[in-house]
Amino acid sequence: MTELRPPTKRQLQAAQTRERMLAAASDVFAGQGYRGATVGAITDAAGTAHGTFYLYFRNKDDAFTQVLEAVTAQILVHPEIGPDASRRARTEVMVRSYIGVLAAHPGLYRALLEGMLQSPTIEEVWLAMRAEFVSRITAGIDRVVARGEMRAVPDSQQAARALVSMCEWHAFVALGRGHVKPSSADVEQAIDTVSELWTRATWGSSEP
Amino acid sequence: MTELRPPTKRQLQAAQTRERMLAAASDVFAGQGYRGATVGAITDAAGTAHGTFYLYFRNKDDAFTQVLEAVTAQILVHPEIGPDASRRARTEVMVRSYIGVLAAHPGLYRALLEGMLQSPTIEEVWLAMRAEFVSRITAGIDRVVARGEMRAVPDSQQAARALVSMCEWHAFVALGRGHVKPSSADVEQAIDTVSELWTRATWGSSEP
Amino acid sequence: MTELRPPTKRQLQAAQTRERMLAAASDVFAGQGYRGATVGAITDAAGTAHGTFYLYFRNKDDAFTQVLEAVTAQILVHPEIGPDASRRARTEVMVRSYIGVLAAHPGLYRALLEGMLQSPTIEEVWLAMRAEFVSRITAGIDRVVARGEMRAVPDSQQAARALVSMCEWHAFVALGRGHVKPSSADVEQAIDTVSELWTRATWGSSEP
Amino acid sequence: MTELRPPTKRQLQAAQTRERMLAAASDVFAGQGYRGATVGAITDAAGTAHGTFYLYFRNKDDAFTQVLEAVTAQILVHPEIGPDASRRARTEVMVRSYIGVLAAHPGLYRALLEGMLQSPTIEEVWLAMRAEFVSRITAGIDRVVARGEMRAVPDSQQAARALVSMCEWHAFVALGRGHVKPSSADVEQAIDTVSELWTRATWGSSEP
DNA sequence: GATGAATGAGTCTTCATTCAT
DNA sequence: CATGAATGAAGACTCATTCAT
Repeated sequence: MTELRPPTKRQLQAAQTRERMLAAASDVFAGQGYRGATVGAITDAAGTAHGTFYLYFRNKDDAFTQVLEAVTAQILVHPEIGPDASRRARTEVMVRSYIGVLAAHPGLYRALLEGMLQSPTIEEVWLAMRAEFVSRITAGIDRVVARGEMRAVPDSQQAARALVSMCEWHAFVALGRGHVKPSSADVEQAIDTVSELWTRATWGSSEP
Repeated sequence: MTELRPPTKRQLQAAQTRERMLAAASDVFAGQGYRGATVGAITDAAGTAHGTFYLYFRNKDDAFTQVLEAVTAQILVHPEIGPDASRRARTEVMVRSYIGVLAAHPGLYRALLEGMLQSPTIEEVWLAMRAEFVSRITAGIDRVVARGEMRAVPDSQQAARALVSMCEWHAFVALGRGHVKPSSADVEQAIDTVSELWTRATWGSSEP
Repeated sequence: MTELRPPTKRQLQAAQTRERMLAAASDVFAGQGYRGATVGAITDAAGTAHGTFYLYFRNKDDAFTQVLEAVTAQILVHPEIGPDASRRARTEVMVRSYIGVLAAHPGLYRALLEGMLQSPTIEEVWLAMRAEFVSRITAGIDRVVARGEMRAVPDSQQAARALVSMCEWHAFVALGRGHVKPSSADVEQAIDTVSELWTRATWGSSEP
Repeated sequence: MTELRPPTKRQLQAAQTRERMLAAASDVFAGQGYRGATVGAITDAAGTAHGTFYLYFRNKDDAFTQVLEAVTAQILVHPEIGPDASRRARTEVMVRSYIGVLAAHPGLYRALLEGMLQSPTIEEVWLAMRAEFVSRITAGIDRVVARGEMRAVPDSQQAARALVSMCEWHAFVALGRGHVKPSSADVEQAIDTVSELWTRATWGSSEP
């Protein structure tokens, strides 16, 4: 099934078109929001004909999904944390990786929230992305509890969900709700606030 | 200048129409979402002519704002808390009053989130509602810190915002995101989870 | 049939209301144009209920007609002209009386043009008003021709119509087309231009 | 960059659609007036879907502007005049070219007047069209005055404007105000009347 | 004489999607 | 692979007029 022959000229061009279209879609979704992004605006930005859009995307939702997939890959890249770092430092690394990505793409994040409220498809995509993160946090909590470092919570998954909620919604609200590119000072403050509360909520204090 | 005479028959009828219209708007916004709610659907539900809508609302945003105002009055009703209740209990009362209202109007809550992402007007309404709540929490934190019961946070307002964010976003996500009326068990669990984390985050532990 | 009894209190109040309503209508038509003037705006300006409008006017056209009648009475007031005045002076008096009224009510004049293009009723009103003026000019031309002061024109009525057209349309176009209150310098210039051409067109020269 | 290839079948079809749409717009504007012309009526007349209208026009004003541009091109085609023609003859040629076009499109002319009172955009279009004509007349007057054939007027541009006003407004009023296609006798009479007065107003007499 | 609540027809404009070329 | 013309459903808002009170 795998194409072993070298890509033809047409295939190369097609790949290029796809890339242009995806980049254009990303820009337009980020700039205009989920609803505000029109197929016409995307093809204009990509420099293609209107109909070409449907060569690469099944529909608007599909395009947005593809855009999101490209971006969210970054969230899941867990940074290395030294095992002897303080509780607070470990938490902060994780929070930073999450909020950092959101802050880097404020328009897209807003569009994502808009899209998830607008379209069941996007809602599923969002839930799936989130589930990944939540399960990782849940596992983390379980581990910490097992080690006896943290007092047990009634339901570690619920706790993880609540903590993630704090992280994502506070980031959204406090960082301009997608209207502006947040200043790095604001980002730092958000990371600090969330990290501190998160640390206290799990260990009861910031120190080991 | 105040009209002391009893309302005339026509005034009564008009008041009735307004009520029907407001109820219809509430139902339609809750059922169809912010975007999905059309003026036509609302007047159909109210059993009036299309134009009658504009007799009572300036436009769609105004209608939604009025619907929200009727509901949000409830959030701000602070329940009485015994001063000798445990930290956890005091927190829970507050969280319950917030999540309880959201859970009672899942469709409207979802519509509110949708609306705030869709219309600057609604965004302002939402921010204003929230600001009220946030400032109350901020004052609470300041008080507790002053009393020496809680270790200081870098910025009590940011902390309050983050905690409120956890509350509202977790409630939304965990309680079905407006698709269904959450079961009371789910509501209890959400209240429990958030209260516990909130308590730990502020006092470091659930016990006084 | 004639009411001999003194007007009752109600009749007096009604007359007052009529006056307020008519003044309000005049203001609103002048300010908003024929289409832009809404019944609601007029009753608001008059300080009456919406329905009261229909107590005094059959409909919008009727209101506008009544407004116009009040104003146009002025145009037909022919000023006295000394019989020994120069041809140019005599012409100018007439032109001034016409353009002067138009310039005094720029908004209404614009509304009149708008209305005559919008509603057959108003068109008739306008034609009737104009006919009065045209017939007077026609008679004037005939008289002058009969006296041998002016070379005959093929059709004196057509000539009168054409001259009146110049007068009204130039006044409208040159004096801001109803957007602004024309400066008196502009009005003088318009009167001068039209008077001069009119004089030349009828006598061939400005001097007797 | 110019496409030298022959138009493809689709381009031909599109051109045809555009033509149908433009013709339909012209008909509907002429028949229903500026306000009365609805997008629906135009697309019905053109036999296309509603949305197709916006493929060829930005909006109603744009459509009307395009319709006007097609027609007004004709006004500006100056006919050849023998230099030895009489003053009256030379004037008549010019007047005929103006009134002739108006008389050929009575409905559109009426719609234009309506439109200019209704929409600032159309007012500008009309002013621009007129300015062209006025400046030509102004130049003509200046030339004649310079040659000593005509007694100077205070302001040649104002004079030109007044004469053009006579021409256009008399034509409109005398030729049925767009309600009917004027008979050629009426057109001739209007041309005759205006030409005669214009000639007398500029030269003082019809003969050189 | 006055009120003002109610009506409902009327219109422009946007945009995701299709499909013949 | 790419084009772009065409579709048509959907929706907010205005306003003259009526009529029960």
